[in-house]
Amino acid sequence: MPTPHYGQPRYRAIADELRNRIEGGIIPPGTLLPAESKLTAEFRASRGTIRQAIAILREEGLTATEHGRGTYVKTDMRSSSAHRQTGSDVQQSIISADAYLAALFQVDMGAEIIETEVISRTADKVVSVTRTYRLPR
Amino acid sequence: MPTPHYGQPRYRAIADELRNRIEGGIIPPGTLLPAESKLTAEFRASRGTIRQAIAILREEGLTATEHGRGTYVKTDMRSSSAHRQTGSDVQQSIISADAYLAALFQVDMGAEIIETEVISRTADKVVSVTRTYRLPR
DNA sequence: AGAAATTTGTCCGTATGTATC
DNA sequence: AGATACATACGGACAAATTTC
Repeated sequence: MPTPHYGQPRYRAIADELRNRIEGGIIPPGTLLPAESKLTAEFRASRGTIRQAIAILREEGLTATEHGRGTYVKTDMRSSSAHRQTGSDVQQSIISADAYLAALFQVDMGAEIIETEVISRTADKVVSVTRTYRLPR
Repeated sequence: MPTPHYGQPRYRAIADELRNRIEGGIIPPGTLLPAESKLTAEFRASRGTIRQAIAILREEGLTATEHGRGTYVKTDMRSSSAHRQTGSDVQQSIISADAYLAALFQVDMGAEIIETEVISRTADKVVSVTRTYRLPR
């Protein structure tokens, strides 16, 4: 049971399987996925592993999850996909240092800096936006 | 990615960063820290490392963790504080919302937004620069 | 209207294997 | 060899939102 992580990890395999069912129409848009507890039984994986798999689908924009309700398949508006606002909370990107940051970090202007943006919401309302800059390590 | 721990270990650096955010008011007393899973994403560290960092804050009495709920910042009654050795500059200003922030906060462009900047240093070197935006109330 | 069951969210502790300093 | 850190995985427990009875 422990962790033979040769090759592909289990949560990825499970995500693949679920994705296939969604795209194959077995789990139609708008309907709920089986509860996490059902999925642990079916795949004989721990809940954490199941949740990792679902997290992948959520990042891909295939599903959305609501506390106390479940995870449902998004009614796919595929034309607009892939761009912006998948609603993920943490975004990282590499920017180049402006004069201010360069001076602080004691690097040249234009040097690579990692920017992390965290958007925190409560009840779908944005409460704060935090951007953290640090040097790559 | 693996383990260049020149000087101070990762979990200590992360603890310092979180402490600075707390003392800088970015994470106000009474509010919850981001979940372990969010912190692993933001700092790109493993769960074990994040948990070590939070353990430090807990030992310092800065935070308390409730099982199943989260880790919140304690309402610090003893402001004797003595200003820890790792320094941080905090600066607050009012800016006007650009298109991006306006959209997130659902306000008009140009609306007032409070920006808090925390510069954390360890041994006179800037470790991170964090800017937090929130609405006035 | 209220209690119970369901379901997701989060934390706890532990374990294994890999890799680097 | 030991400390640090990563990724993966398990099982358990409590918290909170939603649904069902």
